Amino acid sequence: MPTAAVTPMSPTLTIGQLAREFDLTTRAIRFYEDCGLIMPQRSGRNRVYTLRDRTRLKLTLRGKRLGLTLAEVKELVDMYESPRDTQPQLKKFLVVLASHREQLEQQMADLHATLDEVRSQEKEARRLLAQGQKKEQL
Amino acid sequence: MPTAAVTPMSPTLTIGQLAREFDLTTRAIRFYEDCGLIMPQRSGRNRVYTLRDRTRLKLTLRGKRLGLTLAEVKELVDMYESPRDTQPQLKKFLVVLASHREQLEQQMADLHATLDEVRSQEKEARRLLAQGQKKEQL
DNA sequence: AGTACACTTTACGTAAACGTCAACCGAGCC
DNA sequence: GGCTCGGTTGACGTTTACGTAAAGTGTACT
Repeated sequence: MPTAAVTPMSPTLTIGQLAREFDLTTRAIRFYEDCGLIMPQRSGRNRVYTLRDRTRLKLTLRGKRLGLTLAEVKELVDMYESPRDTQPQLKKFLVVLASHREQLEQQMADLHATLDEVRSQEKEARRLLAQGQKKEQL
Repeated sequence: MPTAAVTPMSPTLTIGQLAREFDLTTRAIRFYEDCGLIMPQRSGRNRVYTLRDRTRLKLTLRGKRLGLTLAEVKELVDMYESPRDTQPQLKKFLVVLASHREQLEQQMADLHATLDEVRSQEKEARRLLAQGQKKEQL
């Protein structure tokens, strides 16, 4: 184990700890770093992750589950952390947010449609199953 | 143009029509066929798509928007059209449906979380924008 | 000193989902 | 006959998101 900073002060994490927590390989985490999604500090050669890094990783995984590419995730996460202290920046921010929300709402519609279908199929299957088991009893 | 069956009876489609309708390339549609997602009939060498094929294509695209791989989509679509006339088949069907639903519900949670965040960011940005514009008037 | 981990970099490999030619065929039009 | 338009089959190229060694470093145990 590398020199774990014994100070429990600001909780920092190793790459292995992160990997176990999120059920990833260390390779994946390093790859996210290559993509600019996380930029951990170093203790010598070793990576040191803060809670903020952990949050970005969590956001990354959530984005992935929603079908975003890593590049898209980066764009979003970066934007959330970008400066918004001038009027043009704010306006652009709002534009990007709106288009992002549009996509999410489309996805929400897809999701509802799919879930409805799955549920109705489950209902029908359960009905058939029960009916079949009644017959078996005869 | 290939010999368009003049019978408007059962509406059939060419690959180009499908491509325009869904804003895909014909290459993509043929690729979906390679993956076993659509299996159009032929008129000579030419592909002929029915409304059922069109439905499968629509389902495919919906699955893609939800972040599924084509293999996963195929598994699902095939299952929906598979025979379910025996008890074991019904039971397996229910198991697969349940796990599918679980994944969808996870995604629904992700989606809600993301949408909430987007909306609150929009609200905040609009607030800042309005505030800034007030200042400008002075 | 030896061994066992955990971490490091470099680099080649791979599966998925097409894009992008190339070369060809058949139908309709002038 | 020649041209264009849509369709056909290869076959190789590309991007994304890692997997998988290979070879080395540093710390800790025995």
